[in-house]
This record gives sequence, C-alpha cells and structure tokens, in this order.
Amino acid sequence: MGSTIKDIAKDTNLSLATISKYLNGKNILPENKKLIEESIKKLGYKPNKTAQNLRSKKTNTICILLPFIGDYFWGFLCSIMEEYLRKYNYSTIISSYDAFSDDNTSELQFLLSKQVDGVILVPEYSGSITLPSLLLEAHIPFVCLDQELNGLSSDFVTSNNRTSAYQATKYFLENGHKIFGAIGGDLTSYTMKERISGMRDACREYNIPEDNLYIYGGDIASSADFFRNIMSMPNHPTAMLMLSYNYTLGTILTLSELGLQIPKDFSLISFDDDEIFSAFNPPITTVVQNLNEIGRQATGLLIKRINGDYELYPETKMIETKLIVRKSVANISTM
Amino acid sequence: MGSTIKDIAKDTNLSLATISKYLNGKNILPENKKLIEESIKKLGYKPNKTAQNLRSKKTNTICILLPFIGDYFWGFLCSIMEEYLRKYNYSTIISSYDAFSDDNTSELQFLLSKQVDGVILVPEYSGSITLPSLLLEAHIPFVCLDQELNGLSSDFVTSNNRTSAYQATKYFLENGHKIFGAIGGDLTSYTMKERISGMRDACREYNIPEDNLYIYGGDIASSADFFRNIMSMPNHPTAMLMLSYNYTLGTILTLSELGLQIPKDFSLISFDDDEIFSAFNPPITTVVQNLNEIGRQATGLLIKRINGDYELYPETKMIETKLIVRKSVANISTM
DNA sequence: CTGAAAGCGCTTACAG
DNA sequence: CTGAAAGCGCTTACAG
Repeated sequence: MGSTIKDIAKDTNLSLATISKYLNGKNILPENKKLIEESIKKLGYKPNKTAQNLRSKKTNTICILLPFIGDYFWGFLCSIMEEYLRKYNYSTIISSYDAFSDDNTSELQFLLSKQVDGVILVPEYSGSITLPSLLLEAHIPFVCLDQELNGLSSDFVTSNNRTSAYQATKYFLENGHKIFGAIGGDLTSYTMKERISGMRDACREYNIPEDNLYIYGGDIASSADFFRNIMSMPNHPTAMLMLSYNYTLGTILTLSELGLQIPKDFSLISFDDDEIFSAFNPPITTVVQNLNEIGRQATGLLIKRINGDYELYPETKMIETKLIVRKSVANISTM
Repeated sequence: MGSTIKDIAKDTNLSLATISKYLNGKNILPENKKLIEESIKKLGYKPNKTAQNLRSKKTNTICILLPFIGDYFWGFLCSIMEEYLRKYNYSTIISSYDAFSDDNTSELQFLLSKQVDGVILVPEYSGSITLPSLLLEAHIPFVCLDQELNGLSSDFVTSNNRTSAYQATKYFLENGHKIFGAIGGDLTSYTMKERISGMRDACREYNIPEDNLYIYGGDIASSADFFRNIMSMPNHPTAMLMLSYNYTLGTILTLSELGLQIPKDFSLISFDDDEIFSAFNPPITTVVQNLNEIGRQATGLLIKRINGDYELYPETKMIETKLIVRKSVANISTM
C-alpha cells in the first residue's frame, strides 16, 4: 500500500541509511536532501512509526492515567497536555486505572506492552500508591498531578491549593466576614487538606478563632443538610468557600430554597470556574486553576525525565491560581 | 531488559515459530504449552506489541476522535468504549481534531502514522465532513457518534433523540401542560433538530397548535433573557424541556430569581442526567441516554467493519433513552 | 504439530 | 557525508 523507505532509496539512488538520516534530521548533502524531499512528495511516503519504534526502542508515546476519565476537569487538562506533548513530538494515550485495587499489574502490563516512554498519573486519592510503586520498579518515568502521594516521593505538579484558599479567605475577611466555612467532598485528600490549611492561615492572620470556621466534607445531599442546619443557627456564617464545582451548585440551590439571596444574605466563592458561574445572577466569584500552566509544567517535567535529566528529583511544582472577583461576595464591614 | 520470544525458545528448546503460535492461540501440543507457560512465568516474558504490530500489519489500536476532549459527556462515553475495546483486545487512543478546519490532513497523517485500525468519530456538527471524507479515502473504517453527517453516508450510532423528546413532551401533555417549550444551544445540529421534531410529533398527536411551542437556541446568558421575557407574558408556558445539561442549571437559577418554584409554578425536564439533578430539591425529571449501550454498539460495529464484515453498510443504530420521572413536573390537568 | 528462514520498515554502529 | 550490513522482536508462509 504505502511506500517505504526502500522505495525512496530506489527512487533517489541513495542508500537506506541516508534516507533514515534525513528523516532523523541528521546532516546530509543539500542536493540529496532536495532529491529525497521531492521523492517523498512524489511517492506520498509516510514514515512507519511502528517500525521506527521497534528499532529505536522509543515509542514517543506517553500515557495519561486517570482514576476515571469521566470527569469534566480532567478532560480539559488532558487536551491541554496532549497539545503540549504533540509539540514535543510525543503522542498521547489516555487510559483509566483502578485506584482502589491492591493489584495494578494489569495496568502495568498494558503500559509495558505499549512501551510508553512515560506516564502522567492522576491519583484518585493520596493513598493510591500501588500503581506508582510499580512504575518506579519498572523504571517508567512518571509525574503526579494534583494529589501528592503518601509515602512515595515523586515529581508532582499541582495548584498552589493552600495559597489559593488563603487568598479567597482573606477576601472574605477584607469584606468584613468573620464567621464562615467551607464545604467539599473528601476532606482527607491532599488538595482539600491544603485548602483548609490555607483558610486557617488567613484566620490566624486576622485573629479569627477556630470556632468561627465551619467545615464540612460529604456528598452533595448531606452537605445541603449541613448547610441548612448551620443557617438555622442564630450566629450563622455569612460566607462560604465551596471546595469544588458541584457543591457550589448545590449550595446556590439550597440558598434559593431558603429564600436567601447572594450576596445580600450570603456570600460565596467557588473553586474551579465554569461558563455557568459567570452567567449566573449574580456572577460567582471563583478561584481558577491555571490548567494550561499545570499541563505545560507536567509535560515539560516528564519529557525532561524521559531524556534522562533527573536534576532536582523529586520536584514539586506549585502553580499559582487566580481569584476572579465577580459579584457573589458582599462587603459587610460597615454593618 | 525484558525477555523476548528468543529467550523463551532457548529456555524451552522449542522454535520461535512454536512460541509465536502459542502466543496467537494456535494449536500446539499440550506438553509444549505447559513448558512455554512455565517459561513465560519464570522469565517474566511480555510480548512486544510494537514488534507484533510491525509484522502483522495490525495495530489493534483504534482512535476516538473528539472535536474537543474537555466535555463531561464524552469523557464518560470514552471510558465506556475503552473498556469494551479492551475486551476485543484493542487499545484506545483518544485524540482531538479541529472540526472547523477545511484541512484535516495533519489529523489523517497522525492516524496513518499510528496505523490505527479504525476510528470512532464524534463530529462537532453535522457539516464537519472534511475529516470523514479523508478517512473514507484512506480506507480507515470509522463509526460516527451522536451526530449524523451531512452529505456523507457512514455507520452511525446515536440516541433516539426524536423519540426521547416525544416521550418527554408527551409526559408534559399527560400532566395537563398545553403551552411549553425548549431551550438549548445550537438548534441546527442533527440531535437538536431531531429532539424538536419529537416535540412537534407529540404536539400534533395532542392537537396542540404550533404557537404554543416556544423554542430557543443560544448561549446560556441569552437564553436566560429569553426565558425571563417569555415568563412575563400573560399566557406563558407552564413547562419546558431543557435540551442540555447546562441550560437546566441556568433555568433553575432564573426561576429561583423570579421567585418561581419547581414544580408548583413551573415544570421542567432535562436532557442528560447528573448526580446533582437527583440531589436537587425537588429532584429533576430527566431524559437519560444509555451511554453504555451507545458505547457497546459503536465499538461492536467498528470491530465488525475492521474484520471486513460490511453487512448492512452504512448502518444507523438508534439507542433508546429513558425518562427518569422525579418531581420537577406538576400535574396541572385538574386546574 | 513443529522448525528454519525470510521479512515487516526502519535505525544503528561501523567503515570508508 | 554516505553506504553495506546487521538487527529490533515478532509473524508468516513453507516444508516436513
């Protein structure tokens, strides 16, 4: 079907080796280069990656390993990283793995048989280290995203969760809020712990007692119950930081159910932005992660490791977030 | 590093060919089979897929091609299809392409160089046929998902959009609603046109005049304006079908802003389900697509084509949806 | 059923 | 800079 390097060699009267050199950007005579290029065009030649991989023992393929693909947040990040990797001349396989299994050998088999050059790993939670341990043993370079691993040091790229929560909390404080809280999912995960630490940092700075901070972790329905309970207290919070997207939606609805208006009756900041938050009335103030930078740093670091550069290993890169101020936080300091 | 077929041959005193036959499930003597299996275990042998691919000219790789990966809906479906494909012994590459480009040759190059055996294609809109045309020319089997192509016949798997909208509308009608509508994004796309046809089918059946049907397509902010306008009319709709997830959230918030309660003051059905819809108060009635079945059918059909079976080509598979009745539709027939 | 040999399409030392 | 030769790890006819 397609033409091969042999056809080009025959057509140009050059050797296979010379064609190969051209393909790999090595030095050849300009006149030969021209000959080869014409021939490639004429014969519609395309290098066979499979053969290249077999010979060079490099697949130029990396795998993004997710606990479960069906998550909106990771989808965006995957496309960003894919684009960066393409620039490095790498192609990307996206696959999922079972983070709750004690035995990830089948996943390792997959990576090994695919001969991927490296892995970008998104841990489900900080404790899922069976797969990372296997990668380490198999000498497959990998970079962790988002969650730091417990008891296993590795390269690691994440948002500066602590600082971002600190900034959001500070914004509450500057607007006169003195009792507030946070709602989210699994609070034992690395990212959530960091965010809560950031809140406490700000409280300490402003001399806000621990008791003024209401923090809840659980599913959406139970967190709505928590929220209703807390709002029935006489000295209830005036503001809350939503630790992830879904909880923001839930809380907004609970508020409207209680007949409370944002920001007049209650202030809100949400982690992670979405088209819908700016379309809301009022538009919601959010903490946005710099996904592009996360993707850029993670891929860059991985390629560096693949190329054998283990300078500063293991390295942690914290990417700054941005507080997008819209209209969901009221200034109550004059009250 | 890893052991090869040669090592197994040496270790078992059998020939390369015999090992290969074992690997490919051909008949060999039971005693040899046992020998080989022991040796494989002992040496930790793993077949090198790259070499297998090069020789057999089959990569057992298919590519899911999305207009943009960062979409929640496709993420789920991708993981489902990946799982099915794994059962067929295929691995999956997920990649994105530019649906608005007139020139998709770089995407084709990518597929060609990766030597994928087939493609599952998600068109951005019905008119994006530059890439499908190239696939057709290159004799790469592909199956379209979700959107039917304009002016290019191909295998095609989608939800039964028309029937699902018909059923939702009928549910409105059975509950006494006589003026209603739909809100969604790009109404010129195949899926949206089908859904609107389904609504009209139901209206015709119940002798509801065209004028009682308010349909709007646009972004979330402008559709909120539309909704506010329409609700200020004296004879405003009592119910609406939300043609996609985001619009449901927007409309719920507009309603609460207007001080209207679901379902007492307004009824709602949403396309596509999400955890949050059942956590809402009241929980939202939704039309859910059978993603698992869509994934199963799409992968099954593609594998069939790859294996050269072109029976009934081009084939369209419409997957039934399900109306999940919760509490967002009021019965107003006694009013 | 088994094995010796050729070859998939390319890259990699090694001479020249 | 160029080319002849070997070989990456496997599969595929072909004899036996």
